[in-house]
Amino acid sequence: MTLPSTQPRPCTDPDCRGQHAPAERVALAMSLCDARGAQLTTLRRQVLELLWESGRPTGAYELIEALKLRNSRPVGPPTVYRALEFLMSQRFVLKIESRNAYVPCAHPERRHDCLFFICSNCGVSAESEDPRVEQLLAEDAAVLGFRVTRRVVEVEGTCGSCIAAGPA
Amino acid sequence: MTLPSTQPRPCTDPDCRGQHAPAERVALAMSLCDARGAQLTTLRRQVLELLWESGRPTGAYELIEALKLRNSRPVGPPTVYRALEFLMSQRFVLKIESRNAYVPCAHPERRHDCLFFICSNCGVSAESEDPRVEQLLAEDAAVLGFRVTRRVVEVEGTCGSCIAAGPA
DNA sequence: TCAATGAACGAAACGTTATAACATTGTGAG
DNA sequence: CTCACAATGTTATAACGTTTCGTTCATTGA
Repeated sequence: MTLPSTQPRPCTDPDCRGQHAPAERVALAMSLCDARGAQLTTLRRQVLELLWESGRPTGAYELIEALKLRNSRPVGPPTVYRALEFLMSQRFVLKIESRNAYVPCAHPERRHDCLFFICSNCGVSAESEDPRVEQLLAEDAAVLGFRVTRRVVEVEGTCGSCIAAGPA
Repeated sequence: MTLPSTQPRPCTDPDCRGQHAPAERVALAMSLCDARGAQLTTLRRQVLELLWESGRPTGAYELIEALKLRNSRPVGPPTVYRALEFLMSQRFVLKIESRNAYVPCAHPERRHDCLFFICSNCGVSAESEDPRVEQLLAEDAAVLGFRVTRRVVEVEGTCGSCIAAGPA
């Protein structure tokens, strides 16, 4: 599981949310692309950086705005959607379907199914995983004779910080 | 749990998908509205009927088209979205987030959390539920200090019929 | 009876999210 | 060099959803 020490060290702790700098995240993506023969181009890297810097699910058109600021030359929707498509195909980025927004994946080095806890109040999402949920969904699918290709599990509510902060 | 016998009898079998006629479904919604003091107006009823007749997740603009055919007088997007909002507030209809489409709920009389199995090939969705999944998600949320208001669980793949039909 | 009220609907315009279709650029292999 | 292919640029449009304001219509209470 451990990568050579010359490469950025991926976090193997499922609870490490937010403890790594964006640059470190991008470096990991870069090394994974090398290993996979995929190209993390400037644009794709910028989109991934922006997602890590954002800290919350970010829409495609927000990314377009951010890229305009960063690049002077504006990019169109298809360009950003293509970058997102690439990043999702490499599992560096996931889409929050209930928000039409995109988040970077904390553990691209490890194939897994994510679940998301999304705070309606502050907008932050927490990536998590639970193999037991996957197991149950697999069982339920088997009962139906259903072959699974993708899972969307999104839990909406109020995060701990917002509960603590707000009196409501 | 059982409603008076003068009212349409809801199906208590979680596996009863597709065994009841749209009219029967709508009648149940009507009686629930009576009991709740809510109004199932003509428009709202038509939207619910169309969703039951459709047999698969249906987009708002498809509903607009269908209503145009049925009514001669066309309805605008806000009208349909308002009807959908009402139907969702009464738990007669649920949204499939990964499709931006809407499905009627098979068991509006019983408060529950649904999960959906959606076939990428034929587009049909199957409503299901699994209290064990709910339990696990509740546990995971509790660990994070997260207060849950809503759950989205959508499993995409290939349904049994399509696996049997197609050689691929 | 007849305003006053409030819920539901109609209609025009607009905002947001995503893709189609086609042109251009850039880069490595032979 | 140039072919081939991957990536990006450009324009337009499709698909999904909301804002705003006006109208209808049933209820209700002086």
